[in-house]
Amino acid sequence: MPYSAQHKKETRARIVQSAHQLFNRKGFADVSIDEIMAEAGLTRGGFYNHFRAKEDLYAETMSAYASRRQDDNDQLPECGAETARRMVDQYISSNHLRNTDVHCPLMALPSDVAHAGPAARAAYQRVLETMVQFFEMNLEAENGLSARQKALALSATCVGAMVLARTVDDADFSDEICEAGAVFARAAIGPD
Amino acid sequence: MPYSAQHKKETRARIVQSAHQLFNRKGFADVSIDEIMAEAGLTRGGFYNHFRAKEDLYAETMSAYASRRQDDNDQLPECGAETARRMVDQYISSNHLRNTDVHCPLMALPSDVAHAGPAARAAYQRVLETMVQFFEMNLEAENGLSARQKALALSATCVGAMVLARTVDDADFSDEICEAGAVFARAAIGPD
DNA sequence: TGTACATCAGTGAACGCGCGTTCACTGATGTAC
DNA sequence: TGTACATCAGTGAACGCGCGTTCACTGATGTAC
Repeated sequence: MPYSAQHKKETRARIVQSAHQLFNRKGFADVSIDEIMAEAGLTRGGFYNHFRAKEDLYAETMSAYASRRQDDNDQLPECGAETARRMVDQYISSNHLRNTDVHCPLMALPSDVAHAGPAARAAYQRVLETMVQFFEMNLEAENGLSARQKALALSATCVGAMVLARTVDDADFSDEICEAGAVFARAAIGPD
Repeated sequence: MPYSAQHKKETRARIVQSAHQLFNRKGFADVSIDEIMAEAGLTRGGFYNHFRAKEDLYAETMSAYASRRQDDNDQLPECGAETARRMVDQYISSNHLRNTDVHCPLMALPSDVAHAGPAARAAYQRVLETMVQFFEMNLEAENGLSARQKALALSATCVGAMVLARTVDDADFSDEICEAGAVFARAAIGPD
């Protein structure tokens, strides 16, 4: 039994990580399997020892991200409004905006996912649900909006602000969008 | 001088419209020039009588949308909060969600645009600026948020809600996102 | 401990398809007379 | 009004490239003895 199962698992993880970064940077269609494998220190052919097709890898990157997010979430205690505000500040930030490699797929890949297969779509939904749950458990109902509704809308604001900021060329305009989105979302979360 | 200039202009417009619909439906990479031309009732080769390259057409569809939007906007009087709320209701709606052909490019194509050339990006920004201006002139500063900041954040909420609703498979979840986004945005606009 | 062997992760050449683009052409249309 | 002509929008075959996928192979590694 040559090469441990561990070895294969690690290689696979390296491919997934490389793919995640490249898809974020250039989108699904503009990344070749050659590139992904090269970034992982491997060559073309080996890809099919790990995945059945490019599309499968795509779903896998999304799904890996979803699981990581879910785990982070499970470890966090419910802390209320301050925690929700911290999330907003992290999500809508120049730091998140400029660090393409760790972009949340909700903002990085929406139009790709919209045209991808069911597995990728399901994983995307899982990421979103995790985000919504996070907000929901740290918020309270108010003004005819349930905690869940606020959580959904705040998720939309976070993702929308980042999608717009990323797509726009002008850096000042990007920053203005982030700033406005963050101030607005913090205000909507309200006091503790 | 065979064929009037008018004839050529109309054909060109038909290609742009066909492209707009197809890009919305399937994204930039998944639409072929054959498809676009067929949808416009033409054949492959003629494409290059009108555009230098596929990417140019992409920028053109975005730019055409931007101009249309700008014109609509210029004709509207400033009417205050009620007008802003009407905009929200139109933008974040199942109607807009399900009618792919008329999707606003801000929500339909963000990840494509992010990887496209400068012309497409500039046009995308123009569409966004038009939307922001529309909100801004119908809103007032409040709670430490300038009218412009509110306008930017509301645009983010609108686009974010639609991006998420569109990407998610589950129709109930989609509707829930739209509903929450709309209620939230209307509340943020405040009373007249 | 050392050696022969079996496994299978990884290699890289080759295949084949799809699609953007080119190009020689055709034929519909407006103009000149 | 009718006819010959010139233009150029539109046609469709062909080209060529890139990339996803396949496949015969190689060689690193763990196991058996």
